[in-house]
Amino acid sequence: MHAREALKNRTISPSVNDASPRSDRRPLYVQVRTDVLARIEAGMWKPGALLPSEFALAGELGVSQGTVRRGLDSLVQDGLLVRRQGRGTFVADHTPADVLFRFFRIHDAAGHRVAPTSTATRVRRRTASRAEADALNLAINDRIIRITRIRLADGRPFISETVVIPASRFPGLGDDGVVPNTIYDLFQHQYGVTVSHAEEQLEPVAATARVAGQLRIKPGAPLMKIVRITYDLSGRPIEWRISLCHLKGLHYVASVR
Amino acid sequence: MHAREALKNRTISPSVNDASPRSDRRPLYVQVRTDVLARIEAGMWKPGALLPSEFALAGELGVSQGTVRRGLDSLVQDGLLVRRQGRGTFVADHTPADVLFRFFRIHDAAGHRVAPTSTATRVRRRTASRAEADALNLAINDRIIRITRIRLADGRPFISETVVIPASRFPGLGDDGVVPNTIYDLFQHQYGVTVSHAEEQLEPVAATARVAGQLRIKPGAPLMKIVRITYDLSGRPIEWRISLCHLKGLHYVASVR
DNA sequence: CAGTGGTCTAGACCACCGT
DNA sequence: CGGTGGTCTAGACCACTGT
Repeated sequence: MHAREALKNRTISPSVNDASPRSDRRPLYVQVRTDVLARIEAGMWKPGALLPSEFALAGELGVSQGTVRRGLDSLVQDGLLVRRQGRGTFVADHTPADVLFRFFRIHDAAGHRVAPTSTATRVRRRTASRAEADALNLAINDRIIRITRIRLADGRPFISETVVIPASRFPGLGDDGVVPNTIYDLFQHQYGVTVSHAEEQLEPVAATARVAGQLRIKPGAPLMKIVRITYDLSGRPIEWRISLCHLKGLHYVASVR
Repeated sequence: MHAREALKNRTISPSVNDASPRSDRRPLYVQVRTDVLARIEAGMWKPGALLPSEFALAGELGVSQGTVRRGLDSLVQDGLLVRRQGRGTFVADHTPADVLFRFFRIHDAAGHRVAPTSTATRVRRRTASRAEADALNLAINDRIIRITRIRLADGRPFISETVVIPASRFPGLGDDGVVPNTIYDLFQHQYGVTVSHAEEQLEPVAATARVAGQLRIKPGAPLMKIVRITYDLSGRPIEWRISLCHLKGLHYVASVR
């Protein structure tokens, strides 16, 4: 009954369930997902925040608790929400280590994850090259921020990395010359940009003289070149990253499902 | 009501819902999943087969249609079942091309998938080496089948590959000297072994003289070494595969979610 | 048209959490 | 203890399929 009345007298959140003949043809649980996701992206519920209970959301959106539950399910599936029985549903707040290990797929011979550190970080502002504009879906003269750094495992340099991000999404980033080791965490908490997923292209290459010098190896040694494009929750590209990795005794781990 | 009676008078499939105090503490929908999965693995429903309707299964298992649905959902999610609205639920029957492209993650510069062919295939029977026994969870003197072959893209040799499988799971495989290009399809339809997922370790290496000769490249050229362990539906390892790939103009594609 | 999956509801009961 | 998520049911209606 509550839902029936709410369905007629709806004033808030008309996006989900307002008039009797529904204009939006998508299933209600999809609309619930979209609505909740929009609020998270808009910053209404920040990482770590407690959402209203399923019944409260159901009342507010004019649908049944089961339908709310189904919508939230898909966001839990995507790792955006976390349920804690007896306590409530929370916006996922991944630790820097969580995010690092999700995207850093290099392990040692024993199968343990490698935690890299960063050094020799440089930040420059440029206009996008053709390749950068293509990768990030920008116009060719849009401003980008280009970060280069050397990454270390156990103090040994093993990755030469270039990160390119659109300046418009991250105003002021690196202006003080400081960039943290885990930049996705900065994206999240400083700019409200949540990293959703990434696509990587891997290819073995021979070390050029320049990179060999950076990594203190012989020119021509085999390196793993990893080209990554990272996407936000809306599916827009937010980062283009090229890593040249000297994987002596290490390997990249992929899982095929 | 039907479910109530079935719940009391249960004779078939006591595994899901038989006595009033349930012995199995797992949720009913998990038990439905397990039960249906077991029947598929036992060959009761073969790839392409039509399952009973959700209501029929619900009656048979003594649970409600919604619970059956939830159990089947998880199998659909895993790609083991396919739903077709208005027609029914079917055991997934992946074409050889489906399976090939799921596990063969190499694309060309334009982003198109590469379809490899095979040549120079050799099949040998051996006892497992230490490394092979470890990878496949075998005892050290268990019999294995070792397949070596060269794989071609557009007629050009680009992968030198070694596949190791436990002889006990695949009796008679390759006895006639013939091994198809897509062996997972053979596993499925000849031996009823469904490939579930795989874990891969990637590393750039320099081509040895031997492999360089096979692939007609210079010794020392950078190759991608891919070590794969493949698992069946029960999570048991069924294949250990080492591929040495000359990815000139090609790349391995990985997706991080 | 009958039969199937797909959506949605209302309500029950359980398991878990913090006070 | 009250409030939360987790499971399960029974039944309604819709959308799609093949005959």
